[in-house]
Amino acid sequence: MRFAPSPTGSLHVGGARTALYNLLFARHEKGTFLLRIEDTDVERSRDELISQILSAMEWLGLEYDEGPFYQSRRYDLYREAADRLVSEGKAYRAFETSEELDAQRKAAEASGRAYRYSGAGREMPPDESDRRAREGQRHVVRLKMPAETIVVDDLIRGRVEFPAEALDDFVLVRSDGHPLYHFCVCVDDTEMRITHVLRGDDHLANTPKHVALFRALGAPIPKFAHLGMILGTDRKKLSKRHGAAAVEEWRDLGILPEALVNFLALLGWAPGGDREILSREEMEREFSLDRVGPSPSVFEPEKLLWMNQQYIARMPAEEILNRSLPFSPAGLPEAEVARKAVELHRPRVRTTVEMGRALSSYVRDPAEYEPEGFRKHVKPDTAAHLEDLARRLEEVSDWSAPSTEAALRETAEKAGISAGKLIHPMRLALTGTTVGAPLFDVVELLGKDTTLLRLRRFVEAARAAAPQAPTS
RNA sequence: GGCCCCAUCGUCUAACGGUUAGGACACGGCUCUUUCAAGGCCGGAGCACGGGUUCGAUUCCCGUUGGGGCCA
Repeated sequence: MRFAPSPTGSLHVGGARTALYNLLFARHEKGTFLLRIEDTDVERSRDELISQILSAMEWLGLEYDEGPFYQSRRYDLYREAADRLVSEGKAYRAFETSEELDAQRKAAEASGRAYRYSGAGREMPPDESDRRAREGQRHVVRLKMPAETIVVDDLIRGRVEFPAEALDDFVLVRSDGHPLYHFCVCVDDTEMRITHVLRGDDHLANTPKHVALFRALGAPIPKFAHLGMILGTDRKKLSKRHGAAAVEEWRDLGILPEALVNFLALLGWAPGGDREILSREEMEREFSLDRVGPSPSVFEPEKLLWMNQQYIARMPAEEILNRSLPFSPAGLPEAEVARKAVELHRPRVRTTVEMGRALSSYVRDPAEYEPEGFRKHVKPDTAAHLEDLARRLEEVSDWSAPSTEAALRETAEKAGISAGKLIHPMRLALTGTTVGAPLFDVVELLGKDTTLLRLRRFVEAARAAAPQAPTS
């Protein structure tokens, strides 16, 4: 098996799924999986994209047994193969200029026929062809397509037929000597002894070309399996326009590689039963093309987020901490607090970005108070009540969730107000928001000093916002 | 334009001629609760359409429609 991306963009989720399925199939069948970089398109290929693709694959845990191989370093191989096909009469040189071809195309259009290359070069006697080549006349090399229907037995779609009329003698080597995509693919697949080509649906229509090429090369024809495309929520082929289409974007959004892999595995493949969360080992053990569907599927970020949350829910605290560290701008609180904070926030975050932010809040005071919540929960007498509360909390010696809660409820009762009148503004004081983990758990983790500090800072802010409210 | 592929809840999917069409995400409700989640329970939601084949079609065949891809 092989995964063969072109470094003309970063690895996107469609490519990642293709790579994953290749890997799963290879592992299941005890085969070999290799990586080949198809960088023959010199205008569009970029080196930094190659390293991005490699690191994205590594991040996802898509390890390959061989490679990466680079097509740009294999030109000799393609040149030899092209020469051989020409000398065997399976391909031929074509000397038409692009002006001549344009004219032919226009004429075909004008007469309302579909354009096909005339195949004029086919009939040229070999010695004339050789002579003109020796004289340095510009020419391309074209494959002699057979005049028969080409049948592809796709492992996912079954039998697909391509009538000969739809295929003309396509170009293998450009007039500047540059070998073209389909040609390199087949030469490499042959040389690398690929037995199963598992790739996106967008290549199905290219497959008859490949079959013809394999035959011309005298090579065994691999088995083909074409996956349905991955679509955006607008049902168009997934691309940058759809927001996060690249693997690294999901990484930066705080998605775990395990979750993304799991999600992609299920985009087209259905293991038996109602299982949704599968380990790599289970996937490798159970993957089968029989259970891969032919239809395209829409990439639904909501479900990926849910799956990520499932992985966060199951992961050891220590591990979550490690994964969230890059997203915690203020660093981590001390170990014991950090571990407890993970447990506290685990059920209410969906990404490691959110976890990182939550962890940061134990280290860094809130930069601002959510304005709407401030308006809602800060009344003229709030500052005074919170000040009473701070004084009362000062006296708490065994700082814990229950003891601080008792202190708060006592303060509220004395003041003749409901506990909520203190709880809500206090959450705002400590976290800057009106929603989040249970208040007294936060209080306990924050510790006495930080709690009182943030509370008093908030009292000042509340006073500043309502200076006209005198309270006794 | 030519050729090719695809079609079950909004989305991912199960079903391999006979099922009250199952599960998951999302959505709604209830529960828990100081807030928000998570969890538990409940609910609404689908076989694109038209012809065949068959005792019987979501399932097989053909067409229509819709979507997608490749080539130019």
